[in-house]
Amino acid sequence: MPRDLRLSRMLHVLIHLDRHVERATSDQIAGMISTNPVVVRRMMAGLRKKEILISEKGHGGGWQLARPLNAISLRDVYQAIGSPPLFNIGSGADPTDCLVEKAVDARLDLAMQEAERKLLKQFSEISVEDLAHDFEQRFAALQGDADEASANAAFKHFRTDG
Amino acid sequence: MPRDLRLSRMLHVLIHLDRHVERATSDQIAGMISTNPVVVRRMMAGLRKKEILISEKGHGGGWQLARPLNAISLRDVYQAIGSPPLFNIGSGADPTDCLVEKAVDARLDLAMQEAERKLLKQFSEISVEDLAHDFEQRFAALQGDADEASANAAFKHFRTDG
DNA sequence: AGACATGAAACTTTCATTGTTGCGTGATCG
DNA sequence: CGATCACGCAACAATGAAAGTTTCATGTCT
Ligand code: FES
Ligand code: FES
Repeated sequence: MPRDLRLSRMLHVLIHLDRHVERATSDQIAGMISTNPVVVRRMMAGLRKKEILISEKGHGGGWQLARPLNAISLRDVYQAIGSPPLFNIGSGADPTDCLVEKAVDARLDLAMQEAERKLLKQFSEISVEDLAHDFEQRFAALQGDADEASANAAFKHFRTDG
Repeated sequence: MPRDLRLSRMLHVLIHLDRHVERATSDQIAGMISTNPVVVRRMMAGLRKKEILISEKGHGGGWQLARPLNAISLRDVYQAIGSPPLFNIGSGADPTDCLVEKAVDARLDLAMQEAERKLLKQFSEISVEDLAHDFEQRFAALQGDADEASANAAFKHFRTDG
């Protein structure tokens, strides 16, 4: 089951760009998420258009957040990567002349659209900052040590500082 | 976006087996849904195991309902075809050592599982009979003629009677 | 000028679903 | 019985979209 990984990957990258480094190149990001720089650019181009990210060329260039994580919802990210189909099941597009088939498909699509609407509403209510913050809280709690230094240390697993 | 068409197709077939013919061969069904008989058997094998359908070999053999449509929910059908992944987006299975990535993926999966749970609950509350009945009602209304003969006529578009 | 980094287009790879072929088994008909 | 019909099952080929890759152009900093 090969799912669309862009949303998951983008969220990781966005948090990285807020918590670890203020700017990173496509190559660095590609190494981070085990893919390649062109895929990174393709994926992040949509976020640039929506003014979630800024990219700069040349020396010291790379990618950088255009606004704080609490101003970026999961829905924003989802739409920025092109609103890929959320569902794997649905009706086929080969129209026959059977009215029953059309009716069944229409009804099924309705249910899926309803589910999609609800899921996107949830997404609109969760900011990327929420994700990052929740993790830090939970991690600190697990450590039995509530100070933030410990939580932040968890981020230092991957050397990306220049 | 090539979705999984099995659920949609199976629903169509089930209604057909209740409203049009009491029994149909894989070849006939394949012609009906524009695919081929082996695909039909593969798809319907799961329904046989769940005792939704019965198949018989030899002359006059073929597929037949094992219980009435009102005793078959969308959820039953979905599970019978193997519970294929409902969603197209999700987290990848390539585990790195970044805790943030793991946390983001876990959170995303949680949201998806919640949505899946809700959708399956809806599915469990809709029977295949509901789908067929709703269609007949709606079709009759559209015809400006509320008698069932008119609605039933809509089913006769495809000659499958033997 | 040279090195760095993104932008964009074209091409290849990957992989799950679907489609296909072939053979075996059981059931009905004559 | 033998022939035909129809499913059961396994193995293989085709399809198509996402991911990966290559290549060249453009812009930026030293
Ligand atoms: S957040 Fe995972 S590498 Fe920085
Ligand atoms: S219901 Fe569509 S062909 Fe019978």
